[in-house]
Amino acid sequence: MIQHGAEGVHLNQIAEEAGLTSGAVLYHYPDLRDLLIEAHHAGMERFYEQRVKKISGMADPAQKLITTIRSGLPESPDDAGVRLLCELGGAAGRNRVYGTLLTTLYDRQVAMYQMILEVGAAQGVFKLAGDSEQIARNLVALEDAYGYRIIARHHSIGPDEAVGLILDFARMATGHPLKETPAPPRPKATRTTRTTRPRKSTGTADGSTAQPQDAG
Amino acid sequence: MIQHGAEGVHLNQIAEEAGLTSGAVLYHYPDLRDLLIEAHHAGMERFYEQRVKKISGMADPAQKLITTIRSGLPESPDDAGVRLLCELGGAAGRNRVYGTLLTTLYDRQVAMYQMILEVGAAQGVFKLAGDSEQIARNLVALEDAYGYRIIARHHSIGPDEAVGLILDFARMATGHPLKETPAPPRPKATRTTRTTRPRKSTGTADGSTAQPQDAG
DNA sequence: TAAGTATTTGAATCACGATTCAACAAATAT
DNA sequence: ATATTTGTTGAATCGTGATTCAAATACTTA
Repeated sequence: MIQHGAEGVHLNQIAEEAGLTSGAVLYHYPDLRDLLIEAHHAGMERFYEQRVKKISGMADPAQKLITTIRSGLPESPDDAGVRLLCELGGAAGRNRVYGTLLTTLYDRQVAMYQMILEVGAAQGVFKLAGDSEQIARNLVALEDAYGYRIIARHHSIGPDEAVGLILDFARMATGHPLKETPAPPRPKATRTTRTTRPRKSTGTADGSTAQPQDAG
Repeated sequence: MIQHGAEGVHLNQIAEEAGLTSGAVLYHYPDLRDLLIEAHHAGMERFYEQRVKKISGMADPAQKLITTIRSGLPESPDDAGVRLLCELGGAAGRNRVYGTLLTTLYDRQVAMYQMILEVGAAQGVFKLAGDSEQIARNLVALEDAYGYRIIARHHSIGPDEAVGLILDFARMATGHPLKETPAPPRPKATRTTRTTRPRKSTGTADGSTAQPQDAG
């Protein structure tokens, strides 16, 4: 799906990816759509669980907030998880199931932020400039949107810039300075959790990505 | 594209939509992708121009801001223009041209907001709580994200709720009360520009929409 | 080990959509 | 009015990918 879009998935490719033949895939999923929905469901679950886990040990609400913001953004334009979510976004308008899936994820993320905000406010760390739900919704919205920008390879908005922009809002909303990089010791401006990252971005002449048969 | 996704477009449907046969379409666009790119380009241009035009006559920056926020959101989950933009969002990760197109639109919208903010600040109407570019970027980001939520038919976020949420942020950022519905008189909650709308939503067993072969 | 069940394969079939193209029609130039 | 170009059609062709299924293989249980 990442390679060819929600409507461009080909059974044979799925089979190959799974190390099987098309027949075997069909044996388990006579209707391909069920497979895709399950896959999406699982992917979203994983995405959400990862975020929760990342802040599970933390005590400081500010640190939690910062970490959560970062964990909602793609690590690079090639981040598979977020790529998939973006794909889903477009399809959600056409497909009710995808729409519901995405809506549910959104709501859960809002709840997650809301919890952080409320706890922070209760502890006196945050001075919320409005309803916690309103702030939480806007935080998730910002994450989403900058995810799209990063995936689309905006020249001046990468993961770090996006974090910065969202933090600008978060500061207004919580009245907390929210200093970045609180705990993990990092000598220079080196990024932490990041995979290989291609240095030259294998683009083709017509501007499409490496994968053949794109724009269609 | 709205019906079948960026990768699901079929030549014959395009032809039919245009009142032609496939051959005639191919005569003008031997490569379908060129047609799609041009179409997207034109659509985005139209979208942007409409927004600019809507505020062209206005004097009050606050009113401009409110109007612009509303004009960036879909009027309903069926809003064709925004549906298309959402579609593009997913494809942008795969296709550089779409990515660039979308990035350009984003930047132009940011500039548009920035202008409104700066003028408002210069006139003493707004007290900006930060860099105008930062605020503008977040405003566009929020628009984008709520556009997706509306398209995905979030049960509690419609156009009005989205405007409300974005305005909450805008108030923090401008220090202006930004009272809603300043000029246009609207009697009830009736939406304006809407096409036929199917009454029963011919959904299939799996929950996908009328169009066959959805989930890809 | 044997019988039974679950899974996988590979080849055959089927359906659909893109592509090609000769003939036709419309518009424009001479 | 005729010639030329521009645009359109409809049918024929071609290729791809989904679907089917009998046979082969792997796994389970008694």
